[in-house]
Formats: sequence, C-alpha cells, structure tokens
Amino acid sequence: MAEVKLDFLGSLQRTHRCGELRASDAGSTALLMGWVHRRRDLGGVIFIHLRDRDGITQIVFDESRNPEQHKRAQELSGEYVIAIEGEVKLRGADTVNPNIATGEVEIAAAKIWILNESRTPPFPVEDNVDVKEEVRLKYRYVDLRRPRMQRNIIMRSKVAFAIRRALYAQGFLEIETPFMTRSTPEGARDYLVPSRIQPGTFYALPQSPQIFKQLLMVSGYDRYFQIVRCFRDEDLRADRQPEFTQLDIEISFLRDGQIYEIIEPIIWEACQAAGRTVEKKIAFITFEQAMRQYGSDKPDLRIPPFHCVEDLFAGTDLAREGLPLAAIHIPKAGTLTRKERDEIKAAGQERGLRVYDDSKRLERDFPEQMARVRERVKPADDDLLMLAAWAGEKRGALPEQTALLACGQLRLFLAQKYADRHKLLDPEVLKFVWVVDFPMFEWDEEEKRWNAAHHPFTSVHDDDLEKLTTDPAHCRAKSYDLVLNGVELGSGSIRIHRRDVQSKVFAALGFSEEEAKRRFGFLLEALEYGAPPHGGMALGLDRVIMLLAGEQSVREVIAFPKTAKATDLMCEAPSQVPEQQLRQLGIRVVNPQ
RNA sequence: GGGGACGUAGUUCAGUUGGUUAGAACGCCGGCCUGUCACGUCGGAGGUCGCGGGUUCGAGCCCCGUCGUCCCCGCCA
Repeated sequence: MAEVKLDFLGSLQRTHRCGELRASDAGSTALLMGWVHRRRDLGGVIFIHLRDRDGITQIVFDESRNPEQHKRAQELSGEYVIAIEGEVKLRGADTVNPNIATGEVEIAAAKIWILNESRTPPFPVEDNVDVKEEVRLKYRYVDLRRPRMQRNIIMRSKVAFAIRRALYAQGFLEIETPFMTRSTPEGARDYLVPSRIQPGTFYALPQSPQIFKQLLMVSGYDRYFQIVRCFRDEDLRADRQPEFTQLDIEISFLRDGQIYEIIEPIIWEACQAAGRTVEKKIAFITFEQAMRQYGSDKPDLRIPPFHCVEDLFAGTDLAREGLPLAAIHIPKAGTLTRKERDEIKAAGQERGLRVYDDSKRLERDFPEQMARVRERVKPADDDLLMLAAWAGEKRGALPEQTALLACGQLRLFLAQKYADRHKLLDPEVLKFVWVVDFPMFEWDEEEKRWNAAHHPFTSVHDDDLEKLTTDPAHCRAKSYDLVLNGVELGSGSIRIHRRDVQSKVFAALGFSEEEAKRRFGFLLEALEYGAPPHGGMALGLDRVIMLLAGEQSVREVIAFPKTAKATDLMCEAPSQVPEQQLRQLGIRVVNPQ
C-alpha cells in the first residue's frame, strides 16, 4: 500500500448516506462517508464514485478551484475509506447519470478526509463478476459489500423485523432458551461443548429449542416465539448449514386449524417485506395426496403433478400388484431426440424405474388405456408424457412409497432438464402449500423399529389413537409442513400434553418407561404439572430468505456461512487448540489429523 | 461413506496429438489528459499451472495419490 497520511474521524458526522442526495438538495452542503468505489482521473479533474450500503454519489475534485484537495484525491485508490464535504450541485443535462439514484447531482469536494487506505480488493465490489465461492468466502467482508449480498442481507433484516412485528401484533413474546443444553439421543448428531467444571461431561448445542418451548407452554407463556440458531452435525447441502436460524413458534390452547390462521399472516408479512406479493391463504395437500401426485412430501406446485394410472392398466404387463404406474407430464418439452430419451431412461433406471417413453408404441399396444391417460393428464401437443414404473424387487417397508418417491425424483429431473422450455421453475412464482396428515412413524430399516416421523412429542390423529399399538404404519400425526416451491420451509405439530398419551407413543417407539424417563424425564415430569394443550412450528429462516431472494443456496443469505465440509474459510474454523486448553477440559485427542 | 464437476496471473478464463520464453481481458503500478461515470490513451510489473509422486528426451496437458471448492445420494427425530 502507498504511504498515505490518514486523517482522524474526530467529530465529523455524516449529513447524508450515499444514495440519498437528489436535485432538490442542490445548493446545500453535504458531508458523506464511504468507500471509494471508482476513481476516474482526467488530469485536471478527478471523479470519485463514493459508495456506502445505501448507494453511490459522485464527487468532483477540480484542480483549478481546489488544488490542495485535488492533490489529495490523487492518492486515492479503490476501497479507501473517506469523508467528503462540499456543495451539492446539479449536474448539467448532458452529464446526468441515469444509472444511479443520485445521478442528477454531484458534490464539489471542498474537503476530503482519508480515514483509511485499502489493499487492492481480491475481486471487484460489483455484481456480474463471477468469482469462485472459495475466494468470496475467504474475503467475505469484501463479498458482503457487493450489491447482491447487501440486498440479501438487508432483505433478511427487513423480513426478520416484519416477522417480529407480525408476531408481536398477535400477542407473542420473544423468549430466549439455552444454547448449552443436554444432548438428546434422537435426531441429528449433536454438536458437543465440553464442561470444564464438570470434567468428562458435555453440553449439546440445541438441534432446536423444542423441549424448552414446550416447557414454556407448561409455564403459561402461551404465545412464544424466537428467532434462534440451531445446530445439527450432519452433512451439508445447498439448503443446509450446520448452524442455521429457525423462526420457532409455540402456542397454547391451539384449536384445530388455528395454527394456519396464525402462520399465514406472518408469511404474508414476510413476503411483503421482501417486496413479494402472495395470496393470503395457503393451499393444503395431504401427505398421501402429495405422494401420489408428486412423489414427494415437499411438492413443487409450479410443475404439474404426475398421475397414477395403474388402475387403467390392470391386467397388463405395465401394472404390478401394489405398485404405482406414473404418467409423468412435462409441459412444452417438445420432440425429444433419441439421445434425450436414452438419458431419461438412464435417469429412471438410476432410481429403480423402468421408463416407457415410446408413445407410438404405447398408443399401438394400449390404445384404450392411453386415451384414458390423456383424459386424465390433458397434455398439450408439445408436452412430454411418459409412463414410469418400479422395475425391480419391491423395496422398503412401504414399497409403493419407495416407487412413488422414485417417480417424484424422475419428475423433478425432467422438469429441471426442460426448465428452459416450459419456464415453470420461475423463482418469481411462489407456490406455498401446507402438507398435512403425515404418518406418525417411519420404519427404520437398519434398527428394525419405528421412528417418530416428526418428533416423539407429536400428537396422533384423534381417529388413529387405537392404531398406535395395532397398526403404527397407518397412524397419522397431527403434524404439518410448510412447503414453498419444493423446499421444506418448516414443520410443526400439535404436541402431546398428556403424560399417559406420551407414554403410549414412547411405547410404540419401543422405549421402555425407564428409557423414556432417562431420555426425556424432565419433560415427562413437566407434563404432570398442568401442561396445557399446545402446538407450534419452526420455520427455517435461511430457506425462507433464500427463496424470497431468488437464491439457489442459503449461503447467499447468511453473512458468514460455512463450506460443504463445515469449515469457515475466513477465520479457518474449526481449528486445533493449545494442549493446555484440552487438559483443562480433560480431553485427549486420539487421532489428530 | 458413495457418485459427479472444477482447480492456470489479484480476478475470470484460453492454452492444439505431450514440444521453443504459458497467453487474453479486467484489475494493479507509472506517464499524459478539465466533464468522466465500465473515462480515454501510452508504457510496465505480475505465474509454486492446488500439492506430491510417476511415465517421457520433454508434462499446464498423460497416469497414480492427495488437498480444496461446489452439486447430488446416504444422513438431516
């Protein structure tokens, strides 16, 4: 870096932000602070674009009018931090810049303070410059200056504020819960925090504040929320970080259906804050419908459903007992090449499916059936319509479901493959849907036992109470997921508030009474001290913001995210620690890398 | 844990069947320039071709390993 004499900030104070000045401010004196976005040195006159998170203002240094300050401006370079004072002047008609909000004016610099210099940034502070994410993450503080990131981070703040406002308006209280808590054996892997004071023991960082918020209901804080960090030590994805933020909500005395009335306005306000207009009422689909129409418990409603047509093909080679035959329909895919058909078949095969793509042959062999299929699906002339069926041995505890999931994956594969043609996967379109009536339990093939599909505190559907012991596979839970464009935003349930019911569910999950007490004793005990009926949900705030911002990854809406291997490239976490620190904790590293 | 893509200047990329001194654009540095706004113009600097090994007369290019980033499956009550 050049040797530059730096000025002190002292009592200097901004009069405006860099996106604020307009023609009506002409004639007044302004003092701005910010970063040197660009310098254009024409010799006798130097133009600076001064930038802060609000916008850009042009500053002019004229050698003939103010040689001393002009000389100082020659020392400037990109990303220097400066303060500028001068008169706001109207630009001549031919020099107005329509590309920036302040383009009608400029500041004739009377005085410049150079507050700090800057090394040349590793990449330009602009959008539309592709930079490898690795570099962006290492210099995240620079990346966050770029307009797109600023827009996302600012949107995130605005959405969070709108959510808080909407919740306060509905009488909610924001209450904090501990980060250093007890490890619970179910669910994701815990991040552990060793205790120095109790050697050999560990706190766990919460996977969610689930139990604490239920305890708050027991305590009578009947409308609770929290925008809170949660931690899960599992592998990452584009929409998954090891620490992520939940909007956590719990409500007492929640009557049937009330949760939707409470959540929907909050979602609406959140979308409004992001500048997105959505319908106030969100559609419903049952888990079973979602599986049979979309092959997914998080259906993307922007693309048409597939249709199960095994009934039409009963008795033919295509239909197999207890397994679906899916008519997959993708609009506007047009005529496919041989190569494309092979790719589609291969994609189906990878997922265990046989794909019947030859429509001519299908029409020839099954003319009546295909007529009925077209009746159901109603494809246009240039739409893609093919059949898919499970190819091999039946698999899983629920083979039909396994097959439906594969069909759903194939549907998404095709929808993405031809997204350019049908244009239905438009991030501008927001299709929310409630998925309800989830099964209570899922079969764990490895451990050969039933697991809670949502979590073990979820109420069973009133009609299915008796099935808890007799037919767990067909027990429906009082749970609900909120899905947007094929992304699960969050889930919730009506909780069990009765000690006896909770015991039955634990029994169905194969826990002995002792085991249940050991794992969740404090919650079970709390249920014995006047627990009100309650329920709630948790929404993944990062995902909400991601979709509202039209981004493909939650990393684009988190200021300091982690990589796919859960590292922070900027501060180089996680890291080794001094031996002494480990000794104090009574920890020895067995296999250091 | 498995599969796939990528890694060359500060950044984004090109680099022919393996062949002389690894190029371009932007950025950076220096000169000139009083109305630019992606300023212009003249000149210049800048490379551990991710890292290690191998094949070869010769490797950015081929082979093996390894590290890193991204995507997907498993996993995420």
